[in-house]
Amino acid sequence: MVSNTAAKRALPQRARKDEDKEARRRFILDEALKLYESTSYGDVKMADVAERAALAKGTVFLYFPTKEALFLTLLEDLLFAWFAKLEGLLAQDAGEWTGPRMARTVAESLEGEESLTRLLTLLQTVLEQNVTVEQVRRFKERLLEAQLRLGATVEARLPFLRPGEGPRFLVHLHVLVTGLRQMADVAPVTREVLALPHMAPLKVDFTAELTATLVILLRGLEAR
Amino acid sequence: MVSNTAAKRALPQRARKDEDKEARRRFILDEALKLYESTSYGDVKMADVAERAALAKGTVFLYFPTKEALFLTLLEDLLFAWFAKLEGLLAQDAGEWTGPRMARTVAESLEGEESLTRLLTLLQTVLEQNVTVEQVRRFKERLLEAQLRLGATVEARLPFLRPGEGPRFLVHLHVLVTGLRQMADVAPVTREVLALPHMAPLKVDFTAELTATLVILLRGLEAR
Amino acid sequence: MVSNTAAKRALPQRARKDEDKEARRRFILDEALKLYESTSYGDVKMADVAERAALAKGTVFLYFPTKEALFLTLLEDLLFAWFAKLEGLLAQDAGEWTGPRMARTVAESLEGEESLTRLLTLLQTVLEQNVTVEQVRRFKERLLEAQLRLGATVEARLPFLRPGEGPRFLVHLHVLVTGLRQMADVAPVTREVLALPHMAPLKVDFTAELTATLVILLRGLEAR
Amino acid sequence: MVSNTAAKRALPQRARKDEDKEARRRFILDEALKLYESTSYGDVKMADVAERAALAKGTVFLYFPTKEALFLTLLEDLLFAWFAKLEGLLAQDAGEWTGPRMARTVAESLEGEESLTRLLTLLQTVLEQNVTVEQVRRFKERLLEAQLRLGATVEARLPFLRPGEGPRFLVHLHVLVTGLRQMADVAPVTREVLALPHMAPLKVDFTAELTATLVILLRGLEAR
DNA sequence: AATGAATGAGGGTTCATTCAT
DNA sequence: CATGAATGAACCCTCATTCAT
Repeated sequence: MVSNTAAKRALPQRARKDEDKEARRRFILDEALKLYESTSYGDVKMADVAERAALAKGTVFLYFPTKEALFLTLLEDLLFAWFAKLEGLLAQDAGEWTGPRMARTVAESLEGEESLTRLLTLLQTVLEQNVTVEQVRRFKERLLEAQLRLGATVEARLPFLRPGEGPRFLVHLHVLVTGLRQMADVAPVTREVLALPHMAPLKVDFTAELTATLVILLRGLEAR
Repeated sequence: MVSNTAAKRALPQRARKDEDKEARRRFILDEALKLYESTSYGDVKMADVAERAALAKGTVFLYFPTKEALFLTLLEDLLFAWFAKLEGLLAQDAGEWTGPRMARTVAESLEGEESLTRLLTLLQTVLEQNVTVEQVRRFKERLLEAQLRLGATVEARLPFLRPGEGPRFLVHLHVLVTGLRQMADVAPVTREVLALPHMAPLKVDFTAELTATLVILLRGLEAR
Repeated sequence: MVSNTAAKRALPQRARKDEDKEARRRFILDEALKLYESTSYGDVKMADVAERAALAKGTVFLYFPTKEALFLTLLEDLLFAWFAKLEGLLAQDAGEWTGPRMARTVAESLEGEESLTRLLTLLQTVLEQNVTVEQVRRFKERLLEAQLRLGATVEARLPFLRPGEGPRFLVHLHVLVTGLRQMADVAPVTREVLALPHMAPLKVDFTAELTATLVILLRGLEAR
Repeated sequence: MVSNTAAKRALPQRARKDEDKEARRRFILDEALKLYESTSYGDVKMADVAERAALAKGTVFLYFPTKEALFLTLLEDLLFAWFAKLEGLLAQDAGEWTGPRMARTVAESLEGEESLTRLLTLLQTVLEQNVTVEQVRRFKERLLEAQLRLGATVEARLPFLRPGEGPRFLVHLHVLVTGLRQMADVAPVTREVLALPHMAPLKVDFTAELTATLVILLRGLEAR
């Protein structure tokens, strides 16, 4: 989660201390998230974010050099928060797990994370476009590390996985999430068309489909 | 393939016969495709398409009511052409196939189809946005039918598939293609970052990864 | 009225005889009028007129060189038809009239002539813009003549009018009609505003206001 | 008058104080007016206004949300300035006036106010189209109030007017101005036609005709 | 650090009219 | 005469970002 009680405390008009600056930064992210939840990336205007954060337009740019940078940071926050959450779920039971249980755990951990998965969809297409190498590098660096750590945990829970297949599984997961989220979020016109009874086979339910696919995938890894 | 020798024959200044109109239509699509191949959707301007097709700006709109309609049609053409191609590949050997062979065949049939896979990525996000219900409906109708037919062929080749798993497999394929294409096409900044040696695990090769994942997926289906 | 039973008879596909051409011409005008009645000048497209007349777009331009020419002709037809109607009304009773009676007769003769009065509003602003000198000349020539004739009749009915004041009265009438029609046809937003109770003084009822003003005007002429 | 010496003072690059913003606003209006004086509404592009005001295109939209809003404001300024001017003229001699004197005073006060009268012509047709209810409401509110106040003054000067006929007279004036301005501003082609000697009766001189009509109108009110 | 005024590039689409067929 | 495909000019407004204050 991005939100943070510190951010809710009244901030001084000018954030002089690093601590205040960090709080303001997080507050901006929170407001951006709220906006994003109810619309699309394109519909969230930087001016709206500023207004909701009770700041001037220019001030937002003191904290985030570009709109993409802001949302990449937001994605980062949400993503690593989710990593931690999943880590927690996997830590609860250090015993041996089955593929289906892992599939379910992972898929369900993504329920309610619509903002995260929607942002993931924009990652290479939009968010990494207008951003500094430094930010991308830091992001990828953290991603790599998380992938290794979390991958290791997954491997520990699923003994049939060979070394390196834990991280690999997470890549597959990323692919599936990106693809499924896009298929699940259809345009209004499309929704109308898919409402026709015989169109049912083209409808996609994000969590159900993700679970099912992960189950098969893990079974495929176990089978070998 | 969209391109078509008929389109290359000199067209009369005014396409009055249906045949000529169809040729011009395809010609416009061809030119749009060429433009799209070397840039992005956003960078292709309708004015450019018109210019390349040696037509006035307004003329393009005589054939396609909106930019999205044009590109959705293009995607449609490429997609169903690829369906036919795959159908052909699967027809060559009516015997029994293995999962890995199917995976390879499918993944390789998508090599060189970068425009198709990139457009697939825009399907719900962009192309189905500014388009009539009718066009979407016709598209989905055709898609449904192709999915069933091609799915049946896949089922026929892979005896371990249960009824309905052929079409299902194609949905998974769609998801994977969408997800992988997006991960494989990285922004310039990102390319730079991923060029660092230790970043290798984050790099994704479209065909290789697609093949590998399909292999696992099919093994998972067979294992049951 | 523009409409004409001859126009309703089925026309041959090609109008070769002058008679047929004239019928087709009137038919086009009729259809344009129907369209104009339910929308605004800007919203009537030449393509719509052609379609309603079951003709090709280009064909309409064989009969009217420009959109303005078409509507100027339409206005002409409606205007001179109304002149005739008014002439008729004034002819019914060749005795002496009062100002108020004249005012009422004139104003009421314009009820239901909304298309005419609305077009009158466009006369110099729009219709006389993209039209040949010849058409304008013919129009003004006819107008002049009608003004003199009808003006004479008015003078005959209202003995208190001095020579030349009949035509003059018609000019005033033209001015009032143009001004009032514009004030009476308010934009949707304005309608909303004028719906407020205290805004009543700003609301204008075309016929009522026209009658009242003409009464005063004629009294002013009589008073002298 | 819109122009204002304050606007001529050099403005800081950024108008931060309300006073400066108001000055810039007026400056934009002034430049729009100059443009409008030498062409037509349709020929004045927002881009031109910006250029003449030495501002970026977008900046103009910071001050006026739409082109219509800008010109409605311009009309408002001109109109209420004229109201004040007329009020002044009527105040100079608090004695008793005659109808003809009032007619002349009013008509002459409109000489040189061509922009005002031309804009008045566009009021309901164009200006009130793409504008918020709020702006229209404020405009009508002011109009109502001015009509009442100025109407009262008129009534005071012309004792033969009954209560309420002052404001009423102003409505008539509005109607006449709108109608006459339109008849007086003829298209080039029309001017050519009306130049023919025998066409003289169709020519309209704005001020002369307005005076004459007002004289008659007032005489009509007095006569009763 | 904060503000918010200023910037300015960017682009699909309509439709009266023309003209090849 | 009729057709209808082709033309192409014309244009307001948004909004991320900058920078004077």
